[in-house]
Amino acid sequence: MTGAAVFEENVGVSTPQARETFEKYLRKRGLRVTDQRMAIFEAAVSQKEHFTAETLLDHARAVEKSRYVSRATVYRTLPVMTESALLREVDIGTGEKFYMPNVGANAQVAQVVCLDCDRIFEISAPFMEWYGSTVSSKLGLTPESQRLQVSARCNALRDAGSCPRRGGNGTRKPARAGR
Amino acid sequence: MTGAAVFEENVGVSTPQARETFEKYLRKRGLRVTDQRMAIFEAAVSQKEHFTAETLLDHARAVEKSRYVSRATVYRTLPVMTESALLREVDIGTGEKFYMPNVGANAQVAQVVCLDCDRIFEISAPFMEWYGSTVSSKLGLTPESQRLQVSARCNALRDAGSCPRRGGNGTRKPARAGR
DNA sequence: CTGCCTGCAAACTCTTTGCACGAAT
DNA sequence: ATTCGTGCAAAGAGTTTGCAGGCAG
Repeated sequence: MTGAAVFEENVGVSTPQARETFEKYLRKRGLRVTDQRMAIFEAAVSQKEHFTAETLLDHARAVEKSRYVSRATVYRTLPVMTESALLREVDIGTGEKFYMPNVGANAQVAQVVCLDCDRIFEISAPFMEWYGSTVSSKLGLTPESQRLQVSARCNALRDAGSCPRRGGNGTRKPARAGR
Repeated sequence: MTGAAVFEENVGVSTPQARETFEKYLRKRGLRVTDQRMAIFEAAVSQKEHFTAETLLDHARAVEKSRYVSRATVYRTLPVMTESALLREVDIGTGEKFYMPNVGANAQVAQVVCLDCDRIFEISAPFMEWYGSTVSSKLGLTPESQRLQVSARCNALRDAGSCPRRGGNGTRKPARAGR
């Protein structure tokens, strides 16, 4: 049931004409096109894996020719990008929220979180939508969204003592940069 | 597929012989049987709906003939009760964790969260376990747990302007009691 | 020129923790 | 008598927000 295809490498969309799309969206919503917002946008859509607000801040500050970006602005811009469906919010219950560029139609995805390497894998799970409507209607509710997450342990780590996925992402950042 | 039975009223186990069970568990783990732990235990298992640490604190303090219970002790006792499988932790991504007495074999449950009345409904979802193992094995992982949550809106509120479920639980508490 | 945006820092929420006293075994 | 548990208060972590000045339109 339900082809569970694993998206190992989720290629982040670069910034050829994507920039224009975001500019257009901002204007349509009556929001101003600022240097900071564009830098945060560029940093966000170029991510290949899940990222946090803190990581995004670092990358936004690394965007060339951009003005200084503050943490507050990142936090204020993230909702704009998720509302525009550019990003997807992924809450794995660790205190900090993760985000992921929304590539195409992978809206219905489940996450498999490796508790050993902190990695987040995404799996298409189209049946989630069906399930959501089914159970919601029984309660007189209209589904808005659904999330399915599996927490798991690494077999290789248990057997061989080391995790094959070299600390790609997920490796928790040590501290906070600018306070 | 998968009998999706809704547990409308989850009757909280009272405290006839349940107390002894917890006392026994504490001793087995080399933990001391204190007045506070027992009060928190009683407060927890008598809950009929999902509750937070803060709510539990209030109820524990209301337990007759018990010594004063501090917030810290509640936070220190919650893990003990979840490890003993007396409680189940439910994270709906709102910042605060919810807990639920574990009644019988309802380990594999999904949650439907009403975004209007903040209520949490539980639905049995046995297929979750199967799903977890299936996708985990494809990644070389061993599943530990899985969560499935549906966020939804109240039809009655949309149509009639009011939610039929009178603010049972979920109605967010105004402030914090003891500081 | 007007008002939205930004940066700064403080505030906030939930949870965890160090320490000294007090109680269970 | 030990040692673990408790209460207090402070510390944390992540995120939000009030305010004054700055930039987009």
